[in-house]
Amino acid sequence: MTVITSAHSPDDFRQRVLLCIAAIPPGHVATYGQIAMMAGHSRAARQVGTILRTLPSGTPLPWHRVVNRLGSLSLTGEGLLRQRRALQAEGIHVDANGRLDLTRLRWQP
DNA sequence: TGAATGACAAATT
DNA sequence: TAATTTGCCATTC
Repeated sequence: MTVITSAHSPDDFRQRVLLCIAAIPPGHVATYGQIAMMAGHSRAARQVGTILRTLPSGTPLPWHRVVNRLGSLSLTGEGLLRQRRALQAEGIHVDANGRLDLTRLRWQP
């Protein structure tokens, strides 16, 4: 029988990240590092971005509510435009530099 | 299997 | 605040 149940496998971390992002309330944002810390790896902020990048199109996950620690969008090209549009649709103002007011919008559970 | 890549963060300058 | 350097680790080649 293949039980395994490695509580710290990369795949498990991925699931935790997805759950944390799904829990971000509309109108608020969280940082990559914040998600990583909630998922159990305070230094895996980069992997959060990697995981989001590998998401299938049409995912119900509010991935646009995840920004970097400066409160700016780390995406480039079309992804940046889509995220900015999705945030504005929730009432979050994003300036021309792709930045928003983290002190006001940061999700604090 | 090993090396390169990257939707980050912290410390330093 | 911005630019550089270093550490981190899942994903890709």
